[in-house]
Amino acid sequence: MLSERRLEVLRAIVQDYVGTEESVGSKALTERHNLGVSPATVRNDMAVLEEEGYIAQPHTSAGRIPTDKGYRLFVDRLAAVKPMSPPERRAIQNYLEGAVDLDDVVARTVRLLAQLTRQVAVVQYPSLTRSTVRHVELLSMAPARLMLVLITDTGRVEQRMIDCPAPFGETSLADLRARLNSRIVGRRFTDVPQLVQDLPEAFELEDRGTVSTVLSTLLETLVEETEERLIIGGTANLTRFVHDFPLTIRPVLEALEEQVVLLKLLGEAKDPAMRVRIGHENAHEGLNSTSVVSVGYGSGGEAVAKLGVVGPTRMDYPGTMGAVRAVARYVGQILAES
Amino acid sequence: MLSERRLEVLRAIVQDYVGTEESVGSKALTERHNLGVSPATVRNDMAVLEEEGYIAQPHTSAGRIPTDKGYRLFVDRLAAVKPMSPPERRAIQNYLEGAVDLDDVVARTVRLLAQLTRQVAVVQYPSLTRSTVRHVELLSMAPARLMLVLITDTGRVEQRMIDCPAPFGETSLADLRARLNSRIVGRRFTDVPQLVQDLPEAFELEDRGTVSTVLSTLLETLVEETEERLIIGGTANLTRFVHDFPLTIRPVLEALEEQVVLLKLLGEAKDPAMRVRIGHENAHEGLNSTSVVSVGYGSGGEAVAKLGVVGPTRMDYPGTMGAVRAVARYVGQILAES
DNA sequence: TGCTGGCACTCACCTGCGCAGAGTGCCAGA
DNA sequence: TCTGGCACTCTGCGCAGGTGAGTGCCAGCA
Repeated sequence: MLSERRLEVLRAIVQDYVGTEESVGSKALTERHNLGVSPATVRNDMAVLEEEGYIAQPHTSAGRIPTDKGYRLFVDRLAAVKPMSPPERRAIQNYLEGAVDLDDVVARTVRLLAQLTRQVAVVQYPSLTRSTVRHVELLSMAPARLMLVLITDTGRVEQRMIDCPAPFGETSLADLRARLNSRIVGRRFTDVPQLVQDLPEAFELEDRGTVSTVLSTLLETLVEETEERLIIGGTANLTRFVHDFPLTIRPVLEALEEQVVLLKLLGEAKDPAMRVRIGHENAHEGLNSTSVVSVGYGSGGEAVAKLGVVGPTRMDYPGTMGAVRAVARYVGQILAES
Repeated sequence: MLSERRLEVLRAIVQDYVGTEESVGSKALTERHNLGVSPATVRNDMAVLEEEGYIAQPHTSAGRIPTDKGYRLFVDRLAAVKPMSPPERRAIQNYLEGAVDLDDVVARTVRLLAQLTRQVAVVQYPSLTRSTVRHVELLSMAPARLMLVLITDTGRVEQRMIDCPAPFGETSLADLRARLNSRIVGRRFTDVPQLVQDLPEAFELEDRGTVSTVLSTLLETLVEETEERLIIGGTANLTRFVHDFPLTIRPVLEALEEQVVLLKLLGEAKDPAMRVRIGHENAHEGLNSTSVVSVGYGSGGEAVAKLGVVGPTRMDYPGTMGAVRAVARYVGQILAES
């Protein structure tokens, strides 16, 4: 068990290293922080912290830098999320309220997050699985060709072309449209399958093939679209670390282009809690020297998607966490209003 | 006027520099290329080429590297677009044909282009202005709230919420929907304004306000959406040059995040010709050490949008131009089929 | 007139050296 | 348990000298 002072030393090391980007020695530490002890004592504490794996030295006769384990302890026990100042909150809110549609909300969010944290921002589009249906529209494009348009409560629109097994009359189409909407509007996507299960039976025999095709396309859309889209921004911020890690930037850029990797990175969408993954805690190898701060956001009480930032392990955790949390909160509000 | 041999020397310099990434001297040139003259002669030619501004030396006692002007001459007069090999063509076609919808086509195109050229790829979504209307749908979301859905012949879907000045009955809605579609389906977006101009007059006085609102929203959508969307990919390829230009990568990444800059970069969408902008020919400052190869693509005979790549001025122009041209051609085919 | 070989010159780059400075570990003493 | 002192270890930097690639210029030859 580490003594209170040693934890204090670790906190000081993290803060100084994050601020100066240089390894920090015992003397500099006592000068900048009021630890109440001499450099020699700090040196002893440092030796213990190194023994325990919280800090390391790049080479002999250099200062110490925190390890992933050190950052972990810092985040878990030593740091408080730094709340945004009232002017900052207002600025965030104003900026997001200027959005005209869902695409714009997401685009603004990612830009805002990148700017606030000066890191790479990732925002996931609101998930369809947790959304409800606002409207389903069926359009006749040709005698045996329909277009299905699905509109969600978060303003998202998905469309699919459907080739019908047989021509489908305008009255049947209106009937199907009305029945579909009356059954599933306002319902959750996850509930849709059982709600439409017996729908074909309500139609004439000749139309049942088409109705079934439409329904299976609809269900397919729901499933496929759980493969979420996301937007990233602020990649230029990566270059701020290029002199430290000239060779790590490439795998990071590569990882950021892989949607699948990013989705895993943000974590399970159903979990609304803020989460910090540090260095090797990230499964993806290219991101071993980065940390990811992610949190769920949603229009109601629960999370519909996640957003977060990717930055170097040596990041300002309290500030980043504060910014991420604040942005998530306001995006949630905006979505709830619209 | 430069003699034939001097042009040959310039071509050799460009080729060697692009291949080796190192400044090229007179001796190495005569060894690698069959110029039929001695290094001394080449030196004289180089002196002339430098005088004329086609090449430069980074410092005395170093080899020569091409200037922007040198690349320009190379592209205009010395290089032939290198066609893709039949297996490559087939691979491109197969890959693009696997796409399931427009988003997927664009996503695959950008990935393909980045991979083929090993540079940053940019693909613009098919433009709405040159598209035609496939269908317009109006949905009643609430007594005085409508949703407008616009579907294009390229499969693109845009939606807008409309708050009406007065409640709008279901029969009026059906009427408006039918009239709108009969007038503008199959017509070009640019023709829409005059086609719907007199539409409010066909409605009862109490509905005219809503009809006007719907129409102005529709026209707004057409205008706003000429502000095109685009997708980029392959940014990780930028790091291949990071050792040459550690400090130029940042402005490039910043520029790539600005849609407006990118759109200007690709050039006028109506121009289908392949275009190469070299170094300082790019208006944007951050891209002064990059070249952009862009070309229009389209489903019919004319271009609906552009695509291209961004890379270092020191790029393989013939190969890059060949890849860009081939991809544009096949994307056009795919769009025409769907 | 144009090409060639020779020659002196100029830098960038690498290497080895010494020195300062920061930081450490250890130890004896309070 | 903390502190001051001391010897030690590295990194980084500036400096000097040598190497090599590449150049410009010039005289000679076809």
